[in-house]
Amino acid sequence: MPTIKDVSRLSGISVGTVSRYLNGYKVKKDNEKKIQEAIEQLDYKVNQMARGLKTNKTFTVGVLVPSITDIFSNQVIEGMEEILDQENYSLIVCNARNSLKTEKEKLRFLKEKRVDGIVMMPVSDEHEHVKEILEEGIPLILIDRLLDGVKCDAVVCDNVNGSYKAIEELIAFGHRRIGIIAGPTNVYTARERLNGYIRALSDYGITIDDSLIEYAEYRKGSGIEAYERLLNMENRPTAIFATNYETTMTGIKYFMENGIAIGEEISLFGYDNSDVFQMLTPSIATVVQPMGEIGEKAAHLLLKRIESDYSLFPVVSRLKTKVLSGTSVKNLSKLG
Amino acid sequence: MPTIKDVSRLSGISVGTVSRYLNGYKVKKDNEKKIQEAIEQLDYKVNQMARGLKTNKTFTVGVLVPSITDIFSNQVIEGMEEILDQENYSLIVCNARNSLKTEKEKLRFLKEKRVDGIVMMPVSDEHEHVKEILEEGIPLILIDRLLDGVKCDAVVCDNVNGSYKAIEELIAFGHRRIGIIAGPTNVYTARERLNGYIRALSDYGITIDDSLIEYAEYRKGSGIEAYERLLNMENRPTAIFATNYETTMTGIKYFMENGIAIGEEISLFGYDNSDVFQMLTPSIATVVQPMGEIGEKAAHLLLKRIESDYSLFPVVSRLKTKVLSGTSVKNLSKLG
DNA sequence: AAATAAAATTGAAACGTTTCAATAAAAGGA
DNA sequence: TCCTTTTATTGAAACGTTTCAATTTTATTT
Repeated sequence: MPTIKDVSRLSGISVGTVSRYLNGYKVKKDNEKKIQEAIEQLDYKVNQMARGLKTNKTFTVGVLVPSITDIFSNQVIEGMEEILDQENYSLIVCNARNSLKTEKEKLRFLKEKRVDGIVMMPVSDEHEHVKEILEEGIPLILIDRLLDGVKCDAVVCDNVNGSYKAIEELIAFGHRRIGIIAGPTNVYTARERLNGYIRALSDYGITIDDSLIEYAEYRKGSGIEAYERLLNMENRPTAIFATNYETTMTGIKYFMENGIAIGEEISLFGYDNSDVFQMLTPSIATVVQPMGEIGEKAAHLLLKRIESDYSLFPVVSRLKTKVLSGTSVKNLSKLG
Repeated sequence: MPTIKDVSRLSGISVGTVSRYLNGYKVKKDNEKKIQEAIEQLDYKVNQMARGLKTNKTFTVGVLVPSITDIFSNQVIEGMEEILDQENYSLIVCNARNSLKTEKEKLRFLKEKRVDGIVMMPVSDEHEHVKEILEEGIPLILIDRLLDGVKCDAVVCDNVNGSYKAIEELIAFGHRRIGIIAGPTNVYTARERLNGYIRALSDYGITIDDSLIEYAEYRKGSGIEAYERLLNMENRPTAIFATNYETTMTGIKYFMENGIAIGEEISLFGYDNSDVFQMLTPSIATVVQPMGEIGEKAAHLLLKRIESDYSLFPVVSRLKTKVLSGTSVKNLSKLG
């Protein structure tokens, strides 16, 4: 592999000047030409490691998500990759596997790898490890979930509003007894979505019935018992609002397997769209989040922080969600 | 940040010895203790960049896939991450965005980043850029798709067999006119799957009707015209075999939107399962690939190569696929 | 044309490791 | 105990950059 010294030798220009050229400083026209030619001829590429040793930059950022394979993380990663690539940064992905312990390990891992910055979606409210990173001055952007007591940039969705709109649509369709599969109380988005539910009901003058509020983990396959309880209660809800992708899936699966006609016997409103939801019969109404956009925004903000531009810190971007209607919601008001 | 010199100073042991200790060589018992204490006290962490500068290792591997967001890539990445993490490697993900041009750029990018190795799923048969990487001695493992004329390790699925089994099942269910949505002829897996189709039909004494073979791109939304043509031919097939995830999706969507009852008017056999396929009514029969396993195998093999263990080169692992039955296939033989 | 100011170039030190020849310490043999 | 062998330690050079004080070249002013 050719080094800067080889370029220097071949072009007859000193190493210092070649370095200046490489870093975009001005050099004399004909020197520039000579250097360029030498670089071309040798196919010289800067050794990022040597450079990093001096500059303390790795041109690498880490992204840490609770689960690599879910649509949300995926799209976020895709969005980030696009932006980072333009700036020549590489993206290291880390999977917390829905475990706080793993999350902590991975954060340490990223720190040891000396990434220039981190984008992270925390698995829970626990945040000591996040605080530590921030205190060390490593730029970090939270996504999807805010962390109470941590002063930190973040890009999230307006969950309260997303949830609110879903409930509003259910109400408009004549539903009054609406069950909710809320998420873990130690998850920020879960609390917000529950808030949106409560607020919407209150605003429309419907009293909150605590027995309609069920909790489930936000992971694959979770929530079966929650659905069971809601279905088997004496005065069962006409609609159920599932507050994330996994519990939405669980619901669809549960109803289908038990021969309960979604959109007829029970209405279902989900969260986070998958391509397939629109193909199901009935199609599933969901709250959709601009996931790619979260990734892009987070990447941009992170790059700003990496360049030591801490203007407006901490920035908390709240992106709007949309509601996608579906036949999984029965229009009860037609009947009355 | 504390350096090895700080450790040396605090422990009173020379830098050379501390380095030896860090790299697992033997040092005297009491020196070991002193060093350990100093490291502990300073919270010293090796600077990978400085180390890399000497050793020419980045402890980083790249993965390059045609599309980050599809289930296949996802699961592969998850599998890789798990293995690599154990060995302290970080994983850089690159998205070729289904473009050969981007693929070339990203490969160059990874090379410039001096990754220790690369796992790659090529977008096409074009392979000059891959060859170049191999010639430079950078370990590279192909996944999913082999490249003709490139001598290279690979982890793929047995596509011929996967396809064969699907067709076999269709035949067992009494289907004789079976259409296929084959993939681009410049994609290895596509050709293999078509081969499996042809072989199965031949083995069962069914003559190949070229008009039943349609081609489509392997990307989101592709294949509509292919389905249309198959459906609108005079003597239309009773079943259609879609040879990848995207075209399977297109099929489902197309049929549903046009009110054609899958599993009744037309049978459908897909490729690559998504959680949701089992939830649809009808459930979709598919060929499923062990995607996570591909990632794990590829990562293991890559690590071996990185450690200069080139035994049995080139290794081509062929993993077995499974067939998942579904009600999207009508049993015609019951009728006869 | 000389004197000054501005711009560009140079060469060496530094970044934090590993590695290796030289040296020192410990262990073994007589 | 002294000599030999083995094992550990040391300090400096090297990896490929950037950076900076010192120097040289070029441009500007008189």
